[in-house]
Amino acid sequence: MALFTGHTVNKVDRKGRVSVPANFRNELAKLSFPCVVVFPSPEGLAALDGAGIDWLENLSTNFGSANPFAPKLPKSRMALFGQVERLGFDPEGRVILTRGLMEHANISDSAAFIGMGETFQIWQPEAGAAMLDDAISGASAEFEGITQNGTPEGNR
Amino acid sequence: MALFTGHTVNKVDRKGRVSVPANFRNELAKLSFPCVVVFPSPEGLAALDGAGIDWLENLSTNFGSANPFAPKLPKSRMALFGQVERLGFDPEGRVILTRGLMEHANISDSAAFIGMGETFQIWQPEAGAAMLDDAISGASAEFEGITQNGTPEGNR
DNA sequence: AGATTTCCCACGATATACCATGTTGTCCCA
DNA sequence: TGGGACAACATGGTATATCGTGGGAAATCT
Repeated sequence: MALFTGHTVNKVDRKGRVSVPANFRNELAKLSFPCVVVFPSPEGLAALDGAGIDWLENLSTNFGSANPFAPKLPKSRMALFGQVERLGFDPEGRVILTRGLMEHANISDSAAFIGMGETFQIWQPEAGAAMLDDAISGASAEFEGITQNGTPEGNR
Repeated sequence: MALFTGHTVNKVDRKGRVSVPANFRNELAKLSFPCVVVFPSPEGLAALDGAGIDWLENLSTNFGSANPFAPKLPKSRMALFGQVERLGFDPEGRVILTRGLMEHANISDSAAFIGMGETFQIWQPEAGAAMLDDAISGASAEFEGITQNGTPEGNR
């Protein structure tokens, strides 16, 4: 499974080209086809969600399209798949963000890639940094009452 | 499962390279991929938390499916994975701490590795020693009425 | 043809690999 | 049981490959 971690800011040139961070690219290279799946954040954020092709295929099967008369979440299906862009790499490991994607995230001359585990997000750098800060301060509240293993205990 | 124990201080050179203590490295070598997972302490301490790749993968699956319409704990997800760095070893068993990580823990020319069981922490040496002292004196209180012991110390 | 996209090359910055060395701990053997 | 040979570890410097970036040429579409 691909795991995206870390936080990187790369430039977007006049042609809309962005270098996908090397560690992300290495993860994507493991998959069945080398490309990036990008789409506007379904959470309504001014950000883009990204993942590998396997993630999209997996998601597609989970939508359960087997029975056409009992489609699951038809609107969600359209909303998601209708906006998904599959971007191929150029020989240098860059992708070209479409105009629509860039506008959605207010990206002009640089973009921040933020790892989210199985997926990642692409932000206008300042907005992304602000969101990350907010996430860090808000994470502990979200965690309350959950505590799975893996989180080191250090007391007071 | 990897078990990290003991307390070691190693130097950080001008490039940010640090030797991971040999006993930690041996633990990490058992895992599915040889690397160190490092991120700022989620508890707000001026320290870094470290673990092996298996720990991260396990955590990722615990976050549940990455359904973009019903994300579980989106903030925690971002706070964690956005700050996690996966550091690879050089042939001598060192890793390179990123500038951000070093700043978070006030590390400049040396770093203390402290075993925490399934994970470990990386501290600026004096701060780490102080924290360890505090932990030792506070641990007995923490243990009261809970369990019997069973952790021998052996290192160096 | 004009416009757009893809590929190819160039270059600085940086990370990674390659050596070289002092030091420490471990093991073996007399 | 002391000492010595040897292996493992920590650490520093240098060379090489990779990454991010920009510009321009070739291929493609309409």
